[in-house]
Amino acid sequence: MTISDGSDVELGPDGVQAARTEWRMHQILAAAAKLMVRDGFHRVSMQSIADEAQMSVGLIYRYFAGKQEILLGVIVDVLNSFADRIPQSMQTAGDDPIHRIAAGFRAYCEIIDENREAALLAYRDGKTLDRSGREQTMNLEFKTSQPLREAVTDAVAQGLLVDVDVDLFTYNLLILAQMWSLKYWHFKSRFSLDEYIKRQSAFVLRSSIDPHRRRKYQDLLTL
Amino acid sequence: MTISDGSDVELGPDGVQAARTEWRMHQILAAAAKLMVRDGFHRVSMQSIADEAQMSVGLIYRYFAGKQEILLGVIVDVLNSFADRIPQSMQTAGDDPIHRIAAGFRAYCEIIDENREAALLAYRDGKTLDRSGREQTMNLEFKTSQPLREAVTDAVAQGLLVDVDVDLFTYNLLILAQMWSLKYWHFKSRFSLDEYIKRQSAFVLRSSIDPHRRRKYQDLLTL
Amino acid sequence: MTISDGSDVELGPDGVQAARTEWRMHQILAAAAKLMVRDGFHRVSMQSIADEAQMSVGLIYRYFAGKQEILLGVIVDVLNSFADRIPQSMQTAGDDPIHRIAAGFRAYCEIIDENREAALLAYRDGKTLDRSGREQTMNLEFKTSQPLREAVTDAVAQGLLVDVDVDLFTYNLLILAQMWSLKYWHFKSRFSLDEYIKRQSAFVLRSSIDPHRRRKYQDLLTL
Amino acid sequence: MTISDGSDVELGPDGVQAARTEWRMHQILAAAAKLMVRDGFHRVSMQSIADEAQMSVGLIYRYFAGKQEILLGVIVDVLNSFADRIPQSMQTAGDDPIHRIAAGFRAYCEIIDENREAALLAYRDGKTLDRSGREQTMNLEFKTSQPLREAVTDAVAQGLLVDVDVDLFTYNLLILAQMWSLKYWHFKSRFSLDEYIKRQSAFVLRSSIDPHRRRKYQDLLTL
DNA sequence: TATGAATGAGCCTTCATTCAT
DNA sequence: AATGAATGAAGGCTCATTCAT
Repeated sequence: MTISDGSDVELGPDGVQAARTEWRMHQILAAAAKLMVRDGFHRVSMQSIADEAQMSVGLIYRYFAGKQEILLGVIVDVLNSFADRIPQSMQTAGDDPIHRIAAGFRAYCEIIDENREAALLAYRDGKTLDRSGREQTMNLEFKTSQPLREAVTDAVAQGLLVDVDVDLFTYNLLILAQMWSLKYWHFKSRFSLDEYIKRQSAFVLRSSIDPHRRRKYQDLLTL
Repeated sequence: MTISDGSDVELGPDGVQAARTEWRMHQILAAAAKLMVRDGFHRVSMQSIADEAQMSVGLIYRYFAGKQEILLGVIVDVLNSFADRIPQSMQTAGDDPIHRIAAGFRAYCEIIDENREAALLAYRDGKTLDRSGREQTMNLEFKTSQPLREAVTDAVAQGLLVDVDVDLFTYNLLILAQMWSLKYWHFKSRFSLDEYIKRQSAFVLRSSIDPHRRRKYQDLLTL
Repeated sequence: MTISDGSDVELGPDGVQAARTEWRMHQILAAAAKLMVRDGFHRVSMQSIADEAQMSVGLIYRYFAGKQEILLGVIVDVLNSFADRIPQSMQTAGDDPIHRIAAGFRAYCEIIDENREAALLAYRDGKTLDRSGREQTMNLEFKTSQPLREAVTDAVAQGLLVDVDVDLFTYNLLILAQMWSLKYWHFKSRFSLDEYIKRQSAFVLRSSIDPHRRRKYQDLLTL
Repeated sequence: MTISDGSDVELGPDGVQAARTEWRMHQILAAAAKLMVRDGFHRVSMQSIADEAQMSVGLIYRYFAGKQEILLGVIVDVLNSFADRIPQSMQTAGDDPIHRIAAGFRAYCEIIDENREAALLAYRDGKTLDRSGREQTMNLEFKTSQPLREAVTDAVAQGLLVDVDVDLFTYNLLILAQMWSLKYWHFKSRFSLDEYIKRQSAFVLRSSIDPHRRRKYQDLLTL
């Protein structure tokens, strides 16, 4: 479910097969994501996924054990794109934990904005997954939040954030990012994505930043 | 959709009928809520609702036009209990806007805790509703948040909260309350409901309260 | 299923009851006829009949054993109105068999025109009846045609019609009358009822009337 | 809706598929016709059609959009067999319009006799079709009658039939043919099909044929 | 007599899944 | 590897009929 890294330019017979498998799975997941996101898991039929992916129903079953597994794949794909891109964005923010937090939050919001409806899928249809699927999802979600959590931990350790429960603070960041998709219908006419990010960053940081460092992060704290 | 208070009022024939109707609708919604919350809207069959409600399928259709209408009923019921109880709680908090906000937030969290899974239903299966149902839900949701929104408005007007967008601040309150149900599986082992409320209240208020009034609300701002 | 003849002005307790029964049955049949004729037997629910008849479903079952029995009643009612009115019309036509036939045919067409759709019901939903109902219907239908059949018999006996099979000729008369309802959608824009009757009478009579008597019935044979 | 002639033509893959489709549709329509004709449209369940056709319910829906469409298919099939065979029969009758009319009428009666009950279906359950189905049926019915109508037109033009409304005369022919199925229960013990045809042909033609040509068509006019 | 709440069998339809080709 | 025909269980919903009041 990860995209080929391009290293296998010289493909043996197995490599060819692996590449095709990968491509097929990508086709299926892309089709399923599009449809499920638009119509909801239960309203999407295997046939419609097959049509969208331009293959036959039967073939889908060569790559996924069933409809649920496809849902899992779609959700995992979205979560993976968080897991991939957030660390990247945070890296470019440098070493300062507060700046890292702000960058992570921004990246989170931006990815959500790009996958606004796909992001909803995980929440909306998560219950449809079986136990194992739900666990996998939860783990990935946790992994996704790890970089942010670490930055928060650092910030606390360096005394930049005070009176903060790391875990709760992290989840607050995540939920406020997700709110952009959850309440998009309401906010879209009031804020641009950028305004939203700015305001919410300020909201979160002002609540817990060490008063003595406020000046240093002035630009993050004011609108 | 409120239950008869059981007092033996002398009921006319119409009253008896109305009471039965009310009772039947309650039975159906209670059964449906229980099952849908546990299994998700699409996994619950009309037959299973009928079984749970101890009546026949046919009878359900005397009270609800279809399965969707039942979902709407369940969601509306939850939202109504917000609309009923939050103003009550805020009233007992007195006139101070900050105290009113804190009381409203607490009430919100408590009701969510009581209807933890039912609350999820509104988010999870809201998309299943048709346009009219979605509008009804959204309106109720807005109405629910009105008292909080007004208190925030007052607080801003009185200079108690600064640099705040009323609408966004209100939604932040709501989403942080809802997070208790959304991430309950994660938080339950870390916080009691009361701790959660305390911490989140402090988190929210600290971010925007006028620095000069911090002392006055000391008890709300520290853990 | 026949209407009270008014003789029981002084009603004993039984008479009162009989009158009510009659009235109720009339209400039900009238309602059912209206609806079944409009929508077809299977599309009409007992509830809708009850609504139309302004009584409860339960009450209908006091007067009819079931839905089928109502259909039978409706059909029988229509057939009875043929059986009642055709002899009347033929009587006023005097003694001449040809004139009686023409009068009977006219009456038949006119009644059908008045009950255009009800007439269809017998044909359309006749198959729905059980064996006993079908027999009853067929017998009544036969009885309906008796006066015409007798007039045809007379006409043949008097040499007015030649080379005619009485039974077939009679049925030809009936079917050509019924055709007014069967193909009404086609004919309505081409003929008035009166034109239709005139043309079809001429058509039928010309085919079999004794050439020597043609002059006598000139007005019936030309358009 | 025509059956493959069984010749082992080399079929491309598309041909095989088309043949199967044709065969399946035939199976379904044959089963449906049999059952609907016997029990009436509304008493036949999709399951019973599937059983009779020896396939699963689901498969039926690959070939027909719903139950109504099957009814339409059955009716259309019957009407098509009229549209196919009547012109054939009339062609073999030569150029004389009167002979063509007689041949067309005979063919009509014979096809009705072969599909006696299926023919009833069109009349009995026609109302069940939706607007589009009814229009399609009516158009086909009209098309079916076109050859007869043209022959009648010719006969009138050539002065063979006099004082005749072409349209009405044509419908009279049709209804008298259909009467064979409508009143079969009555006629079967009185006439053979052939007798019926002879008598009705004579009946119809005698009514309108030009007296000067009677001798020429003597064999058609006498029994 | 009259009501209409209640029942539950049965209907049409959909769709995930399988399997012969 | 790939197809899509075929299956059949399950679902939402209707409605004739019954029965307690």
